[in-house]
Amino acid sequence: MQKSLRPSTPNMARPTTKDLARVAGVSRATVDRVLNGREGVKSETVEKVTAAIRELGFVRNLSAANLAKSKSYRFIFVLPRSGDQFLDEILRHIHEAGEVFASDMIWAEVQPIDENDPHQIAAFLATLSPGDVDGVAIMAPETPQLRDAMTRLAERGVCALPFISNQALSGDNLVGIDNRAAGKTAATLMGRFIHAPRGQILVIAESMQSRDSLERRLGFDQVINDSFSHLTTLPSLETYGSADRAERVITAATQRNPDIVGVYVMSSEARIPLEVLEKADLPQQIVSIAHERTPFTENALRNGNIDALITQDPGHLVRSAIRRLRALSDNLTTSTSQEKIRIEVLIATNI
Amino acid sequence: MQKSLRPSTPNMARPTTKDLARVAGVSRATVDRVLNGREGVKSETVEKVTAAIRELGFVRNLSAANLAKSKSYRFIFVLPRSGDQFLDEILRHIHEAGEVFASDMIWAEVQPIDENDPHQIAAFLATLSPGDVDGVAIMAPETPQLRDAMTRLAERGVCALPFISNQALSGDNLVGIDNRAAGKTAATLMGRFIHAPRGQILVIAESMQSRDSLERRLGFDQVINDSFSHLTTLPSLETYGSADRAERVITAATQRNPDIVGVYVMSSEARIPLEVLEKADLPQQIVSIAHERTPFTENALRNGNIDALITQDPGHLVRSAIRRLRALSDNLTTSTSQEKIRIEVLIATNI
DNA sequence: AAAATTTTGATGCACGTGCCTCAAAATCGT
DNA sequence: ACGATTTTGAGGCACGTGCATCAAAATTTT
Repeated sequence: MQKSLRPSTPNMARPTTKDLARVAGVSRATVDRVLNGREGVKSETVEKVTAAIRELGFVRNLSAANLAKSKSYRFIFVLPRSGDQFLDEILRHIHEAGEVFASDMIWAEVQPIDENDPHQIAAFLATLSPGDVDGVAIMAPETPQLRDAMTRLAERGVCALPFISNQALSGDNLVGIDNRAAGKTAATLMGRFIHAPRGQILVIAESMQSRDSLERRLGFDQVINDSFSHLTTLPSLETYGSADRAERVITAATQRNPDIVGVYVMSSEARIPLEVLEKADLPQQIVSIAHERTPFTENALRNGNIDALITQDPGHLVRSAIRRLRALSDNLTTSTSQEKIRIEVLIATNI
Repeated sequence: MQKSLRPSTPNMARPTTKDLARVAGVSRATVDRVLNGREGVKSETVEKVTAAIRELGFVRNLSAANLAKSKSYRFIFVLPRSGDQFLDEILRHIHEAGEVFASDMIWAEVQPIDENDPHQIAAFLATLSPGDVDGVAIMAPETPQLRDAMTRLAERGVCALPFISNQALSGDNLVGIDNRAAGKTAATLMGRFIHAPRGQILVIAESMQSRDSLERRLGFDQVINDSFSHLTTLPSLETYGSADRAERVITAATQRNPDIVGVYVMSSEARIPLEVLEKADLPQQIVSIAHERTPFTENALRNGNIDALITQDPGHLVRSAIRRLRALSDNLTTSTSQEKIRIEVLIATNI
C-alpha cells in the first residue's frame, strides 16, 4: 500500500532524436527529415519513425530546437495613440510581457497610430516585410483600407491578428472578447440589480462608429428587451472623448428623462462620463455598469460609484496575442482553451 | 512622417555572454561567475560586469541555459481521489498542461490520496526526496500532520505549494482564490438578485470541516448581514457527498422554512444538492448561486437553474501551480500579476 | 621580498536539435 | 543490365550557456 504510493520512475532521461533513430532503425538524418516534414522520405520510413515517436513518447526539446534555429521573433502592437487609461494598462502589460518573453527570444514593440486615419495604418503595414517583423497585432477600427493592407501583409508572409477591436473579417482569431456577449452580460446584471418597477437606462459611448460599441449595444438591448421589459434603454450618447461634450449631452439627457435608474458606459474610458454623472446629482440611486478595469473604475467600484465592471484581463490579452502570433509564425496550433479571453465580471468583492 | 513609422532596428542580434565579456573587459569565465553568483570575484569586477549587462541590455537565453543544464523538472499534484466533477476538470487540465510543458522538460504527475487520512498523506510526502521530485502541489485539508510533513519536505529541499485548498500556514503562496472574498461575492450577487422584501437563504456544503467552506460561509454571512439585512441565512446543511443524506437534510430544511428565496451551494460539487432542490419544487422562484464550473453547473446556468457561478479557472490553476513550482525550485521570483487566481463570476451570457 | 592566497584567463566539452554536404545504397524505368 | 532517380546514411558545425580544469596574474599576508 505504501509502496503503491511511491513515485513511479525516478529520473528517466527523455528520449532524444538519437534514441528515435536507434529504435526506428534509421539514421538521425532521416529522423530529422521526418520531424521537420522534409521531402523525399518513403512513406513506410515515415511510419517507422512515427511509430518510434509513439513508442518512446518522444517530445521535441524546444530549448534545443530554438537554440539551434537561433530564431527570434519580433512582434509589433499597432495601437491608437489616444491615451485612455485602458490603453495605458495595455501598454504597461506589453512592456512587462516584453521582459518575460525576452528570454524566449521574443521582442514586442508598440507602434502608435492615429486610429482614425486608415491610410496611415495601411501605409505603415505596407512598410512591413518578413525579416523585419514576424507578426503584428492590430487594434483599429475595421475599414476597407485596413482589410486590404492586412490581406497583402498575409500574402507577404507576415501574420496579423486583430487585437481587442473586433474585426468581422477575421472572426474567430480575434484576440479579445465577444462584445455582443459582453453587452448581454452587462444587461443581465443591470436588469437584475435594478429593483425599481420601471425606469430608463442611459447608454453612453465614446463613439458609435466603432464596431465594438455597436455590438455591445446590440447585446445589451436584446437582453433588456427580452428579459427586462419594464426597463427601457435610451439612445446612445456619444462623448467623442471630450469632457465638454460629455457634460453637455449627459446633462441634457438627464434633464429630459427624470426616470433614469441605470447607466451603462460602453466605452473603455469610463472616467469622463461618470464624473459628469456624479456632478449631475440624479434624483434616485442608479445602478451603473461600465467596461474595463482602470485605476479610476477600480476605485469607483470600491467606493460603490460603479456597481459592476465588465472587463477583459489586459495582461492575458497581451500574452495571448504574443503566444498566438508565435504559433502563427511557426505554423503551430495554439492550445485554444488557454487562449480564450474571458468576459470577466467584477464587483467590489472580487477586484 | 512616413519615415517615423518605420520599425526601428531590423534584426539586431541579441548580446551573448561573449559580448558581455568583451564590453566588461573580462573573460567569459568571469562573466559566468558573476551571472551564476559564484564566489571569488572582486566586487569591482562584479560591478564592471553588471554595468555591461545594463549597457547591452543582456538577457540570459533561457533555451541555451536549460539545454546546458539539461535540467528537467518533476512535479506531483497530490489530490483527493474522490472524483467529483471539479476534480475531474483539474485532472484533465493537469494532463493537458503536461503535454504543453513537456517541451520545457517539465513532467507533471498526479498522486491520488485519501484526503481524510492525514497519516497517509504525511507518509507519502515522507517518501519524496529531491532527485526524485522537484516540487509538490498539495490539495488537502490542513492538519498538524500535513503541516509537519510539509515543513520536513521543505527542509529536505523539495518545494511544496498548497493548491486550491486553503492552508493558513502558507498564506500567501496558496495557488487558489481567497475563499472569504468568494463568499462575499456570492452574497453580493445573491442580495442584489433577490427582489423579495424578505426571506431566507439556504446554505449547503459538503462538509463544514473544511477550511474553504468555513471561509466562504464567513464572507457570505458578513455581506448578507451588513448589506442585505432583510435576508437571513440558515445554518449550513452538510451532505457529506451522499445523495441520500442530501435529500433528507434539504427536504427537512425546506419544509421547516417556507420563506426560502435563495440557495447558496458552497461545495465544488453542486450537482447533488441542486438535483434534490429541483425535485423539492419550492413554492416561489429562488435565486441559486453555486461554485465551480463543471458540465453540470454550466448546463444549469444555461437552463436558468443556476443564476450565477463563482469559479476559479481550472486550467489557470494548474498552469499557475506548475509555473510557481518551477520558479520555486529555481529560486526565481514569479511575475505575481500573472499568477493571481481570479474569482470569476459566470452568468448565462459569459460562460 | 618571498610565500600564501585570492582572483582571473584560457580553453574545452556538453546539452539536443537544425541544417548542411557528400556519398552510398536502394529503387525505378527502359 | 544499364543509367537515372529517389531515398538514406554518415558526419560535422552551429546555436548560447553551464561547468570543469589548470595555469597565470594580481593581491594579500608573513
